[in-house]
Amino acid sequence: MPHSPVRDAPAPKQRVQDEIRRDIISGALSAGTRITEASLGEKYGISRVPVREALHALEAEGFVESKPYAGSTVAAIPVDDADDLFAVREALEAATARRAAKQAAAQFSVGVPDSHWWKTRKDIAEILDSGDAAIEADSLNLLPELNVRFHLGVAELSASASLTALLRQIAGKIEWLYAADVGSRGRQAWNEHRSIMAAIDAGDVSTAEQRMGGHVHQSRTGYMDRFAP
Amino acid sequence: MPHSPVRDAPAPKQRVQDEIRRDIISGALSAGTRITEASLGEKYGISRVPVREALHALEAEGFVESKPYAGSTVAAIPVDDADDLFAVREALEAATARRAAKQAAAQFSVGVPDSHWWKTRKDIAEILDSGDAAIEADSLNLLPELNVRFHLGVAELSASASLTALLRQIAGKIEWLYAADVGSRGRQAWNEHRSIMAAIDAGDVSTAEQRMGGHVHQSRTGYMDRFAP
DNA sequence: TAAGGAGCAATTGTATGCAATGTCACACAT
DNA sequence: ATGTGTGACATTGCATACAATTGCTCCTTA
Repeated sequence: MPHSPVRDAPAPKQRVQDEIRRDIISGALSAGTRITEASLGEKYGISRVPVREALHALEAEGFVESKPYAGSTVAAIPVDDADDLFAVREALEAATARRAAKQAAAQFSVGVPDSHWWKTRKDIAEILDSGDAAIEADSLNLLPELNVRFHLGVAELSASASLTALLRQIAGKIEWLYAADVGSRGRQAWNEHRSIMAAIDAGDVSTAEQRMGGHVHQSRTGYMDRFAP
Repeated sequence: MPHSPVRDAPAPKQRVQDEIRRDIISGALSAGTRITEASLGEKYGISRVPVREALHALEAEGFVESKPYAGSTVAAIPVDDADDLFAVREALEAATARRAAKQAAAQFSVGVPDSHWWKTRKDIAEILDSGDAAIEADSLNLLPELNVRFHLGVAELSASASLTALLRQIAGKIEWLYAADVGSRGRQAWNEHRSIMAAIDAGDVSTAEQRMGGHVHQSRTGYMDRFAP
């Protein structure tokens, strides 16, 4: 494998996909805005093909809508779906936490360790430390992204591609809903993460499930109280 | 709009996408099988581009896995995720049924009727009739597809693009899991559909939610008893 | 004036050619 | 015998060129 000196530059398709999604979440691209492949291609200095693929991927993620031969537009923020999305997320993350705890127990019982599992577990540890540091420095604006990465990390520990893909989809929407906000419940919510990981590490299936479910439920009521009283 | 004589032939991309997905669900393409764009393009008599887009879409749906520059393979059947997928589906469909009932109530209270809503409601009526006819004729093999169409129809009635997209994703996996099976619980499950629609039509939010949740829960226990005793 | 249809411009869908990258076999040193 | 480096090959990623479809403008007409 050729070792890149500093860092692998992401592929053009991935780059524009992330960029467009960022612009949509941040509000730089408002709902209903028409998007053409050619204009974006020129903007980023690449051809229409990668832009096209990025737009289709974003359509699958629910950020843009497109009709054949008619073009793409920025989708509407799913604000009306907030409560239902949280309800689904509650069931979903309870499942990922339960499975993650089961996987953790398996790591210590079987002989051969799963390197991917340990790598992911280590990433989560770093994420938790980064979050604590951010809180210490009053940089609460870093928490939303770290929060998403934590929850996706737990999904990764669950070793279920299906559940991880579902959480990716929902997490994108939730992040979109929180766009204007800067986590007022940030501190308390973050502290619950270590308690969840403790249950997972201990292989305590039902406790992990309960704590994660309660954690998401708190987020849900917090959001609904603030934005839909 | 130019009116096509008999029926609009689907676009090549959509055609191969449906074809490949069908082959994967049916088992004609088994897990781990390597898929190359060129071979499929030649097989269907089209270029690599539509095949490529179809494969990426199927990757988003969870049926294929691909790594950059390395190609695509058929994903593994998510049999280990069955119970968790059903759990998420339970929460998800309870939400769609609740919202569908709310939308139904709105149709009668406000002045202007939503034509899309009524069209979807009519489609569901036809689906239910088709299912009854299939049962009458002992053609139980038609039920799985009609079942998916019914549940997606209810999601459509919910008027939530987010929830509909999530259900599409989960329904695909569930259909995959049921692949070898030919609905032994088919008859009884089908009869519950009219009861669910009655609650939705009446605008009875909580009853619709409960009946749909119970319906999915029955499917879940039925599946787990049969395949994972 | 309003309704309807033909023509046109803009945009997406598809085909082909080239560049970039991962994979695998094989030689070779330890 | 086993691990390691190297090179050719197969396959995907991107660029460019062409075909197909949509939505709109504007003209016609009752």
